[in-house]
Amino acid sequence: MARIKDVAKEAGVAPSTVSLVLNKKGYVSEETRLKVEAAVEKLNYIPSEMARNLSLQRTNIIGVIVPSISHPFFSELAEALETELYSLGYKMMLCCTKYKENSERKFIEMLKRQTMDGIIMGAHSLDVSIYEGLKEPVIAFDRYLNDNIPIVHCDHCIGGRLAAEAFLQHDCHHVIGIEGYQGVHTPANDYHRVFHETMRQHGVTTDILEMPWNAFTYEDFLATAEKLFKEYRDIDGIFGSDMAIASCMRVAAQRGYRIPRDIKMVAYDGTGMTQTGIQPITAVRQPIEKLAAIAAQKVVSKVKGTKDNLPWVLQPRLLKGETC
Amino acid sequence: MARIKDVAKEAGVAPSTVSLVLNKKGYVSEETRLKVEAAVEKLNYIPSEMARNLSLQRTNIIGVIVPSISHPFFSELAEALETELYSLGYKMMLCCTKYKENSERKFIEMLKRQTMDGIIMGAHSLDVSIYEGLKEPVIAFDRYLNDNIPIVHCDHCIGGRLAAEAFLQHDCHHVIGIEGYQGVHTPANDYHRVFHETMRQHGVTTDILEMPWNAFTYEDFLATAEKLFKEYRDIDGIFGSDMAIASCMRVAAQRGYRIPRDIKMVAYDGTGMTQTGIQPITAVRQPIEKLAAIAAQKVVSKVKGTKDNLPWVLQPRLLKGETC
DNA sequence: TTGAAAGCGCTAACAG
DNA sequence: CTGTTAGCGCTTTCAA
Repeated sequence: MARIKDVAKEAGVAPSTVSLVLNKKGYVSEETRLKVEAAVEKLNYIPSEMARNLSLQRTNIIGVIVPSISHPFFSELAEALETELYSLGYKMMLCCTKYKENSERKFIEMLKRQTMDGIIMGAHSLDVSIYEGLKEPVIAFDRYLNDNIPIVHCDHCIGGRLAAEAFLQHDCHHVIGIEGYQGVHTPANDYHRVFHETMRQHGVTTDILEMPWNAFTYEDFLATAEKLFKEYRDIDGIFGSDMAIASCMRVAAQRGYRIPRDIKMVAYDGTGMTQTGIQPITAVRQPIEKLAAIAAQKVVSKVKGTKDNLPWVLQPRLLKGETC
Repeated sequence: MARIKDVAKEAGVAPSTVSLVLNKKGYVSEETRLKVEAAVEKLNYIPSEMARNLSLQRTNIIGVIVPSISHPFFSELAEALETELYSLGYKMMLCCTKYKENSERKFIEMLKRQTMDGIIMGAHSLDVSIYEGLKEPVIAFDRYLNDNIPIVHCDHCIGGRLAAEAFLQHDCHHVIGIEGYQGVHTPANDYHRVFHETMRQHGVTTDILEMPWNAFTYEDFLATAEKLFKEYRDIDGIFGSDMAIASCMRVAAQRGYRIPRDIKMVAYDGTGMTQTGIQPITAVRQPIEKLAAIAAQKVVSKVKGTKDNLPWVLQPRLLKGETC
């Protein structure tokens, strides 16, 4: 493996000159530039990123923490983050916290070890004390960590209202909201709050079914759906995340309910999965790509110490499907 | 930010001794160990990963190349890879090639630059010449790259047969197979080949609908489904990937077909999405988690230069759903 | 315009 | 058992 000094020797110049040529910095005479380029070519020289990193004190890697990545919301998020980070010249290192005992703590540790330049944090952690006093660049994605860590998120109050309005057009009487574990401190809790408030203002009975913490597999959602139909009999509406609704559709069908005739359903998130299958799902869509692009740009701004004028909050919208 | 020499000074020892203590190598007297640990504590010292990387000539990062990550197959794969790599002490750096003009080439370049220790490659690249003569550790996931790069994959011949057998139990007459772009050189092409062979041996007419290259969004699949129903009228079976089938279910329903009464459907991959929705989908399931675990262990073996006795090929199985 | 030299922060061989 | 020394491979002053 050729090193910079091999190239220097081959070209008959000093390593520093090779460095200048490679990084197009300073003034180098045409003549030596050509000599260096020829040497690079001849030796098939490729600079070591590790050495540059140490010298420049950065890695151009951004860490992304999510609970799961097989879950459609996070898989769309991760894809959008990777795409945006790539276009900003960064690579994405992924950490899924689900099932991994304090992998998040280790990841933060890696941030301090300068394994990455910054982090976008979107996991459902209960203990966020590790973020206290953290000097490194962190952006939260739809998650409250502490007063110093800004949050990119969707306006969930509007989201909750859009969902409620969808149900209210079809006079339901009893609607169940499937919620994530409420111990997680997130702006997303707003959409349920506003949803129930709005529904009750219009005289609709609502109930809440809370899911266990960090439950993201389809088995988790199917189990919750089973539980819902066991506990509640006279219902005519269900509101929950994409996966929750897709699971309820299965259980509802098994029990002979017709959708939307017998039960209306509205999903929150509006990932691609709501658009396939026998019935496309009526859903409140979070602008995942845009949220991701903003989160990526914000974290890079923080790493570089620059400013941007991007908004922190974006609007969701309703996708009309066939379930409500 | 404290450095190793600060710790050394604080503890009144040499940097190398601090290093020994931190890495639990060699023999260090209890006394100095305690002194060092106290100094580490006091200065809140955290070693720099970049410096260790340069010194040890490794990064403990494995790159993973996939076409997309919002696609359920790859999102499940990525999650399983991350989990396994994590337990092996490695981090996963992700590269989605879809929509990114030669991002793959850049990624391979990064491998050569020692940004990562090895790569698991699962993208649908048409030009695999960049892998020619590559010295760095690479494992292919369900993809032919070249004779020197071993492949982890599922036994797709069995997969194709399982799918055919599912249809043959219900005497279909005309079944369409939706295939990925056939220019991609992958073991997965086998499942269509065997599927069609088996069906035709039993007197069933089959046709092939080929998708465009690198088409992975639900819009792509819906478009293909529309095309299918426009081009073929008298069909009673469809075989394709999870996303393809889910999309066909939607279009079939729109056109008034009942599943499985009018059309039987079998999906290939069997990701979680086949288990939710109004009708769970009959599917050939690839053992994604196990394939991922093997790929991860294989690439790490290659990085470390060790051997393992893990198999390269795993068996798929049929998940009975309600669509065939 | 170029080269020498110091430095990024850690590890490891080798004395002692 | 511990300190000295020499790297790992690149960047960046600072002279010349």
